[in-house]
Amino acid sequence: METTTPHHTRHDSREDLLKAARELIVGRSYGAVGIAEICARAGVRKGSLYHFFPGKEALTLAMLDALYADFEREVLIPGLAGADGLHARIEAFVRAIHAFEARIQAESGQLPGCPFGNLAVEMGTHHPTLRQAIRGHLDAVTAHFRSVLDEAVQDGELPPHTDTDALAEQWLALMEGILVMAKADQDPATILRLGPALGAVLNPSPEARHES
Amino acid sequence: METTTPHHTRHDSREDLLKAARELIVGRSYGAVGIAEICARAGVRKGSLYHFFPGKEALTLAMLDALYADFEREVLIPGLAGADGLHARIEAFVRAIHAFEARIQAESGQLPGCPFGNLAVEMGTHHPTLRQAIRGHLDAVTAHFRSVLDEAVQDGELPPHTDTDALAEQWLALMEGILVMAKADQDPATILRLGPALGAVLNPSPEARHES
DNA sequence: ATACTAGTTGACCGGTCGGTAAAGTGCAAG
DNA sequence: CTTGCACTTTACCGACCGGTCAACTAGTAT
Repeated sequence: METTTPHHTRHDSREDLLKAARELIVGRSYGAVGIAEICARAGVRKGSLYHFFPGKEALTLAMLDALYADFEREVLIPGLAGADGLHARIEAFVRAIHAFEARIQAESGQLPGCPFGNLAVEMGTHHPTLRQAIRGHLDAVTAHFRSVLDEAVQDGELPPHTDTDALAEQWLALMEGILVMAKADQDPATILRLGPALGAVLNPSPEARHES
Repeated sequence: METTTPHHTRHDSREDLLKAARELIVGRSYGAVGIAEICARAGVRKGSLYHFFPGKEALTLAMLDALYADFEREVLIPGLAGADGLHARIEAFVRAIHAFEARIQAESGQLPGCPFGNLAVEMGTHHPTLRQAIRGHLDAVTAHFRSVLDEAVQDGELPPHTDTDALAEQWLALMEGILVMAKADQDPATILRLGPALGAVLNPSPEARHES
């Protein structure tokens, strides 16, 4: 054995920091949370944070990676793979998102919206590194949407020449917007009320012919 | 004459502060802009700011009011009243939003997204006063959307029993989401690419009959 | 035993945060 | 001329920001 588990069963400050950063930043925002507060919640001194991470940005980046991994495993995959039929899958996915938001609101008192969208909005204009990392996570979500849509095309639920790329992107945009509205309302019911619009964007447009 | 223009033609620090706050906060975020920077851009000393406004939050609130008034006058009304026909109006509105975002990006180097949605996302969970003010502005936008949809119902472009309230809300959510994505991309082309989805949500759903 | 190293600790840094207080300025009404 | 008021100016406040540092602790390998 080359490295027999760094020390033994470690108390793992690194993970505690990631967890604290997730809870605080997702529940509030990047700018509204200081590293002192993160350290306090993690039960770790500030110097230790800088042993594991070069700074606040890097900690946030790592937090987002872990958050996406959890989100994919706990919400995206089970929410989308659940039912048969495209519209049933949409319904299940909306309910999964609703449950996710409602649970966090119950735990922390705050409806967070989409953590990735939130950070993209807050940091998008003046923090390119974070912006591009978030862009990558959003692309990963889009890819999941597209594969669901591709399956629907193969099953004949959607026309053969459907632009699933475009539809997946529209789904993501709509989902982000729904979560912005839910956050502005601080009410998870908004997600259920607007969720069905995800199905509407799939409908064939009768303006195939347009005389201009 | 009771009050012959407070002093004479005033240099108007108040308006300079509102303008500076708008440019900076819209271009970055609430948390990333300090009052010192706002004062510097406005060419006003900090004490004067606190003569006109009780604090940063009140300044931001007043800035948002003025911003909404301008947005309604310059984008919302001309963008929605322009053309005949619902789909033409959608197209015109999307182009108006695109022009708005592209102009700000050209001026400041930053694509801001929706200033109201941005603030709702950033402050929604921990700043109820701002959140509710923003919620009011978003409702005002929804009302404009709904009146356009109501006209379309009257003109027979939409079925008589269309739930224009729900559709207007879906439009706003989608528009917010489109602007989140455009901000994540920092690319106004995203607005044009996703804009047509606004028309898609209007399409009649062929699942009017569902056997379950 | 010794040397090495991953991890921890607490004191400390300059800078900036939002906000305050008091003195001063200049116009206008009495 | 004087008082009052709207507004400006400057100096200042304590708190907090993200980040640094050197000393320390404790397991590990030799």
